Amino acid sequence: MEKKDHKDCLAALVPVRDTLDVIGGKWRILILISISSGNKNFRKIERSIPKLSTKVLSSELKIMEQDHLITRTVINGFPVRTEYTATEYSKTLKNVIAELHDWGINHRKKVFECSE
Amino acid sequence: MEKKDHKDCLAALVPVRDTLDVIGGKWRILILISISSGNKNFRKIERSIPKLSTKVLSSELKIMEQDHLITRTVINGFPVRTEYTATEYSKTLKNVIAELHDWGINHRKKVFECSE
DNA sequence: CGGTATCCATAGGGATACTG
DNA sequence: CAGTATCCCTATGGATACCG
Repeated sequence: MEKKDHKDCLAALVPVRDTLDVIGGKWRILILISISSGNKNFRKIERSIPKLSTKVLSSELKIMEQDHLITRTVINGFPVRTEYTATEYSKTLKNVIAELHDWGINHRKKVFECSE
Repeated sequence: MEKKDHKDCLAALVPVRDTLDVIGGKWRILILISISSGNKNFRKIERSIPKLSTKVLSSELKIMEQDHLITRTVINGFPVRTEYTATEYSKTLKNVIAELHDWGINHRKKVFECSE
């Protein structure tokens, strides 16, 4: 947040935007938490998150797989099952999520305290 | 990222979503950085950020003011000037932005290295 | 179960023009 | 300069139905 010239600003911004592109969507963190909590299959994840439609879940899962946040495994059998798991890589988001979480807590306090 | 039951998950998620609602938009961090860098008036901010339209800037600035991230000051004179400044409060986002930034850097590396 | 396909409504964003 | 207002268009998301 120090003074910087414009080029530095843009340079500083790109990685932040990259991260937000990965986790900033409306559903991604919710889905990640759901999966990390043990919901491994499509319907369970869907049901665990209010207002989340199959279409959106489907597309978000694909993106998250591309981003190496989750793994999709098809298990042959009767019936065929599909399992989603959080990758080790997704755990590198721990600090990020912790900061987002803490700031959110404080912000909520702030908003309630001073409504000026 | 540990195992949690569903209620805990949702509870953990709310503050994260709160934070993302504040800074997760497409433009807000860009605008905040621009202002923090010394761009104080509307046109300067607008010009400093490629692809940002007046309409969007206008609405984002209002929201950011409500969220106490920036301050808007009208300075009477000829012509009337308006000054936007980053609040002290916005500086509490320092750690959040640092984490987002660092993760973004690493993620970009990861994406380049293993394109599997 | 694990999705895809389709239809449709709505919001958000670009371009432009205009006000004070 | 500092925005608002308008028009218009596209992308996103909900609802529903359907396939393997």
